[in-house]
Formats: sequence, C-alpha cells, structure tokens
Amino acid sequence: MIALIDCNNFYASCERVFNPALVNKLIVVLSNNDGCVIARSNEAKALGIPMGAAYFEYEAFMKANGVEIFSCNFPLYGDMSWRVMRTLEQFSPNIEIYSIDEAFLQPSVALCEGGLITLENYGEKMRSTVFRHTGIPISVGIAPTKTLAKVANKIAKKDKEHNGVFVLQKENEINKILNNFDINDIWGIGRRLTKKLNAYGIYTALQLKNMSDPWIKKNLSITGLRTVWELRGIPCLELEDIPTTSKSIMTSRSFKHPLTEKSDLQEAVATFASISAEKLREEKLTAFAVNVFITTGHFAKKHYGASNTMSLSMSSNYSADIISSALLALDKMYKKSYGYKQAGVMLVGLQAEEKTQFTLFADQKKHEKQKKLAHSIDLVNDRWGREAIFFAAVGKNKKWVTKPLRHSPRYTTNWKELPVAKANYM
DNA sequence: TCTGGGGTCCTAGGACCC
DNA sequence: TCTGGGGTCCTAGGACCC
Repeated sequence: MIALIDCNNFYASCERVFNPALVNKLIVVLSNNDGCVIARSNEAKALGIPMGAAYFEYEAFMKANGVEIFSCNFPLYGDMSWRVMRTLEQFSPNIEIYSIDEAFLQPSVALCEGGLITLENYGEKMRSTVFRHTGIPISVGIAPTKTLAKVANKIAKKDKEHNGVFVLQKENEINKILNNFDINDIWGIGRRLTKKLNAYGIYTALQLKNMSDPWIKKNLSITGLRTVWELRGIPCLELEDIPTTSKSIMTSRSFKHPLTEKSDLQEAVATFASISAEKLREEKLTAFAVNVFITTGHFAKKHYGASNTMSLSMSSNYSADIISSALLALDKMYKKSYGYKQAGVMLVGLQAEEKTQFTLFADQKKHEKQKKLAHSIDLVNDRWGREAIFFAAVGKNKKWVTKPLRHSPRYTTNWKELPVAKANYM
C-alpha cells in the first residue's frame, strides 16, 4: 500500500497560518509579477475564480467580492513545506517528497500490517500531527499503487464525510470509484489525452482500465500503459525515496513590460545564468552546456522566439563560465526591434562535481582558485542575501524586475519581517 | 497596459556507422 | 548499373506533472 499526502490549497493555507484573520476568507495567491492566479482557497474556488486566471481580468471581480490577494512568497512556502515533510518523516522512513506540497509514503509496516492500527487511523494520525505541528491541513489517500493513491486523495479532499482520509483497497470498491472518476482527473492523463480518449468514447477511469493493452500502448504509449496497469492495482511506479540528482536546472522569468534594449536582456540573462550556477553548486553538480531562450510571447503582434545551446569547453559550475557562455548564446539570437517578454537559462549535461574531467590544457590551479572563490561568494550571499556579491555582468539596473504588490512577511525565514518580534522591540 | 516557473519522460526522425 | 538491413546516438517536439 502507498499513501499520498497532499497539503490543502497549500499557498493559501500558508498565508492563513500566520494570519488567523484569514480563516474562512477568500484568498488568492498571484504568480511572479502578479500576472495570474496560482493558488486559491476553497472559498475562492467556490466563487468561480479559475486556476491561472489573469489578474487584470479578474481584479475588479475579486475586489468586489472581498478576496484577499497575495503576491507569491516562496521563501515562506518553501520553509513551511520543509516543516510538513519533517513531520511526515516521523511516520515512515520510506518517503518520497514529490513536490512542494505533496509526498508519497509507504505506511509503516510494523504498525499497519501488524494490525496494530488501521490504515484509516494511521492517516488520521498523520493529519492531526501535521496540523498540530505546522497549522497546515492535509488530505491523505491510501491505495495499492501511486496512481490509485492519487485517486483516493482526490476523494478524501472532495467528499467531506471522509474527514480528509480515504483508503481504497477492495477491487469492487475501486471499480465503483473509478466508474465515477473522470479520465481527466487521472494522474498522467492531461488535456490532450482526455480529448483523444473522449473521441473514442472513453470518459471514465473504469472504461480506460478495461481497454486492451495493445490498444493502450498504441494510442497512449508506454507511459499510458503504466498508468492503466496502476489503475488495475499493479504497481509500475516505484516509491523514489532516494532523491535523484537533477538532469537540468532552469531559471527563467517573464517581464512585466517587454524588453527592447539589448543591454537589459543581457543583464537579465546574466542574472539567470548566475542563479542557475548557484543552484548547480548547491547540488554539487557541474554542467556541460548552457541553453538560453528568449521569446516575445504568444501575445505579441510581432512574434519571435529562439533558443541556443553553447557547450562549455570543460564542464563547470563557475558563475563566470556559465555567464559568458549564456551571453554568447544570446548574441547569436538577439534581434533588434522586438519586445521580449520572457527569457531563461537552462543548464544541461549535469554531472557530479567530483567527477569533473580536466581537458588536456585545463589549468588545475586556476580551477581550484575559482572553486574557492565561488564557495566564498556563496557563503557571503547566504549570510547577507542573494547578490550581496555578484558578477558585473549581472548588473544593477534591473529594469526588468518589478516589485510585487502585496507580499506577506517571510514569517519563518526572516526575523526582521516577524510582526511579533518587531512589536517587542519597539 | 497586464497572461508563472520549474521539471520529467517518451517518440519520431535524421545522421551516421558497418 | 543495381541500391540491404540493422544498429546507435542525438535532437526536437509533444505530452505530462506540480
């Protein structure tokens, strides 16, 4: 059996933990640049604000309905996530942190299979403990496979009578649930495949479960076949409780106002390259190549987009190497008289730092010096904030950075923003 | 005026090899 | 002149996830 734990309306719940006046209020959290809605409380969902709604289209409607609006506060959400996951780890050593607000976990064999506690009670215990430790409400779905645990979780969240925990185990019960389960809600079946399957008259998870293997393989590829087997209770997706190393690292942003000056774009790309290099060092990896993309976005009248990959002469995680390659890649693509809405830097060909192969003419002494320098820079920036020290190419103008409108304080990661602490010292 | 940011996996097709 | 068959590697694009 496998459990899926999912935090309810995670970002909205995080905002509520530190501001109890928000309980039962309508809350939405906006994306970077306050562009669109990325999280909603149940009340805001009920009002009919869709996920991804453009803020400018819904602003008046939300204000008229008293919706509390927040710019996203990822330092807070990341830290709250960390607390939730640490609490869950107390319940089982076999846990896979799947996303910022989700984890798969193998229920403790000693407790559950020994019959000391039912799976329902086990789930309830997780729920009450996480809430007590963090203030975050969660839902728990337990079933024989990951895909069915996802189904169970959805039921736990939707049907209030289950009190946030739902166990799906018996074949006839599984079929009953799947018969009323929309294929679009199955983990792994997205918009496109739903449309395709609908065209064949397949609408429910049970219908899909009963299709033949060759048909599934032909129409949905091997990935789809795995999903279907999982619906049949045959595990095809392992619990990945040993974290795998990243295969790519990306930093990208949309700009509130389109950038036309090359120098602004260069600053942005250098900044993204620098942040990516930092992430690379944090994970103790190096990259073989740097990919840069720029685009005017679909909404532009005059559309242009390009991407370019530069190989590094030697795999590296040194900011200057990454930045200079990124700028070179940008040079090859940049075209005048376009307004660029988005850019990004992706590092690929990642490899463990200690496996670095020196090329024939590589200067190992210089390499060691750079490594020490990078380490010192990281330490300073860790202590004094990102970009306390930075490479000149990253720049200071930052015309492309926009201040978020309504940020909540970083309650858990920054003393200065803690309202209680402030009150005490005043 | 204003539309997120990060990832993964799979497949088809081209280039190249013997 | 005729023009096989099997394999690998790489990349772009499509699909999905949160």
